[in-house]
Amino acid sequence: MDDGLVRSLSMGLSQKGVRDHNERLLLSLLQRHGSLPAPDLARLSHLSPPTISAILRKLESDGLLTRGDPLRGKVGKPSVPMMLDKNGVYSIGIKIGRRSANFLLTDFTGGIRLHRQVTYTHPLPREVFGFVQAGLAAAASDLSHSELARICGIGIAAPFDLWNWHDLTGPNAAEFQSWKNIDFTAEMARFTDLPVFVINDATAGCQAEHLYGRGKQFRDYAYFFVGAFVGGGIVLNNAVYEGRLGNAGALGSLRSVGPSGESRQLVDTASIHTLEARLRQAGHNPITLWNNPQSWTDLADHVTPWLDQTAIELAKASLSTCAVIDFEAIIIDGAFPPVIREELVKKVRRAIETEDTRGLILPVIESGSIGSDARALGAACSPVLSQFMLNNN
Amino acid sequence: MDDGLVRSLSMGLSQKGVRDHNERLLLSLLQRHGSLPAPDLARLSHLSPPTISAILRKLESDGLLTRGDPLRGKVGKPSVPMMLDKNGVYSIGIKIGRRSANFLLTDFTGGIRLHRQVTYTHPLPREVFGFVQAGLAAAASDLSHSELARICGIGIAAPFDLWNWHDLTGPNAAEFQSWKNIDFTAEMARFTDLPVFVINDATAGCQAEHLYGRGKQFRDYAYFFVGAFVGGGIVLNNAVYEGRLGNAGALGSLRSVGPSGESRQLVDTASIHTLEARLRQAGHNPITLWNNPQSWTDLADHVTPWLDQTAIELAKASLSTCAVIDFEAIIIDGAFPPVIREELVKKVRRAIETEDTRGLILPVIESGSIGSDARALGAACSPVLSQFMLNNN
DNA sequence: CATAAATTAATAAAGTTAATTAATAAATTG
DNA sequence: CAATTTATTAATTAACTTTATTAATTTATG
Repeated sequence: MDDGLVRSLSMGLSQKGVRDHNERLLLSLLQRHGSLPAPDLARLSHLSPPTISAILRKLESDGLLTRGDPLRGKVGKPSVPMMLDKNGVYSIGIKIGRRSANFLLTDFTGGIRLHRQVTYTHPLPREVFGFVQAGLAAAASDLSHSELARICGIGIAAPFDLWNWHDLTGPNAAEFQSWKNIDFTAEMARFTDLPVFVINDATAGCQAEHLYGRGKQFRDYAYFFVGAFVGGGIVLNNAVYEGRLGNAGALGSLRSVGPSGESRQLVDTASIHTLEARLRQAGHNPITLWNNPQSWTDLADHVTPWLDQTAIELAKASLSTCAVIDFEAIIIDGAFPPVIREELVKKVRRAIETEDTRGLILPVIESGSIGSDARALGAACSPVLSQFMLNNN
Repeated sequence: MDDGLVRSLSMGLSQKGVRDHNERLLLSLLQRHGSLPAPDLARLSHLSPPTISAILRKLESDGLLTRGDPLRGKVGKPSVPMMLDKNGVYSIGIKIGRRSANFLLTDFTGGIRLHRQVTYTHPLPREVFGFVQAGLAAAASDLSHSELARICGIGIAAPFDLWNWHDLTGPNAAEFQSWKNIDFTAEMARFTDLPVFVINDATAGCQAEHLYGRGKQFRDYAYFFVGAFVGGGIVLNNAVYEGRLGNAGALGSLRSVGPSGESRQLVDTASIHTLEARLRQAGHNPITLWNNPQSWTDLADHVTPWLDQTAIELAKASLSTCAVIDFEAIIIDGAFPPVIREELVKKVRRAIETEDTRGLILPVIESGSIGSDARALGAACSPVLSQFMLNNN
């Protein structure tokens, strides 16, 4: 591809830019549709068959595409479906969370080739970067030399204020606070030359859902990820919108109302940490939530009321987002078992019917399909998107 | 320009599309900066001087641009600033509101060439379209034949649910309700061949502020227009974002909390109609608000508490929007005198400091600069944008 | 004060890229 | 075998870039 300069619409176009655009367009269409023959690509892109033919040949020779088996049964010459070459591009996705960090090596179709995880009570910079470095070493020994060269970058998903919202005291408190002054990109540059992309964790989850999950179905939607702290992402015009400073979809900061009418934020009323608090109060150890999916059903007595509250808050929050953007859908995912997710979605659907919806176009409420891995997987998308795909924003 | 097909990024590009894009880019840059010499255009667009030269000559011969006086005083050959030709394109903007309708004929630089208004207690389709038709006749007699041919379309700004929120009873109630089934575009086609664009009224206001007011300064912002009912608009990437169904920025539907803790919407707590209610209760005739700007200061006893309440609600609403999109700014305008607007903005700035802003990047609060005319003026922008400008969404 | 030098702007000519259209070949089905 | 669809090649066209030239100034110098 090219130097990536001609990406914004507020720039002049020339031939080189045109070809780059069209290559990205075809790759994006194939990413989205999975597999398409040339004539379909021509129709979808409004480009002529010879142009498609030429671009496909080029991308194939670059190792980005493979041709499938000719499709017979229809009249005429059989068409050859083209698809992304799984091994055409690799990417690394890292999630740094409040309870665990993940390291992913993904292929061009979003398949996970390597997965490493570490859990902790709180993340400390030295440990986390050590974990990352070990992951890179593992990836290096896992791939051949030529495969290694196809790693296109590293995406890092993290909350924007990792150092906030943590009642940490004691010897590690100071080191924990040092996150505040850490520049991820600079830190990574100390042991890798790969380009590094930093993205909000929930926005990364949204990106994964958008490329590999239910998100494809919708043009515009808001995505809630219920983790230790709830967060969100935004999709506009079939593309994740990160915002000017990457803080779009900070849905955890949506206003909420506390039990006695005081002003709160969604993060206080619809996060897993509030369930943790409920459990601690009842004498249970909340860590089982993160280690044992079964525990969610075992603890139904505590989980159900938490789900009820969370659903009401998410319903209100969903409508708030729809007043800003007329979203077609709301997608809800989280760091909980799929059964819990489905239950939550059902409760949100019910809760939304009791709200005042004058002047709004109601969104459909859908569940996400990826779960906890979404954030690291989405992080791995950033380098791929920036180098090979069209990003409509 | 061309058929307008190649507008979306999700379409293939070819040469014709490139030239169209670059022409629109230069027109947009000139719209935004007012007047620029060719070398500046080359720098901003990253196109080469010869390309700029060729495009400028073409646009000038089309009557869309004029060259200003050569700029001397610097070393070297003096540069010739280029600017939009005021008389290159005309457009018609119509606002249909709950208290009045406006008809505007604008030139290419947003100047108002003709302005007609009608006021009413409630809009009825027959009367409104009669008013529009009379406006078109007036425009036709005001312009020469060649000028007439330069009218590029009609924009209509209206609330999306004109028929809602109106406690109308009596003989006209049925006719008023008929708005619900009226298709503006079809209705207009009965007496004009010009292309018709329908846009939400507050979003239109936002568009006007964006092109001709303070909006230029910001990349992303939310715009509140406090009219009989409060509404809003959204700007992303330097372009008004109308949304999939044109209902983005439905800020009047943001959740608000009533005096006794019950759930309300912003439209109930921060609109001029709530001030009207206050005045009626105090025995005043609220119609003076719409006819006499002076009345706002005369009625300060009622206006001030309303401003206080409205400011608190707008502050909360502003933060809600910033949780969805990390807006750089909030712009506030309305159908009130400039003094009132400035006072409101100050109060909002103060109110925002008392809110919980964890996880948010605080926007600056600015006042709009156009006032009541914003909606009709913004409506007139739609045809112009669609035919001559770049629209980054 | 006149002239030369330097700078900036605008345009022209030539060359390059990547699209389109038209023509042709290839592979199937019915 | 005829019709149809797919894929490719060849020729043409559009629109850009680069390089070079001319024009209009301001600044410096004798």
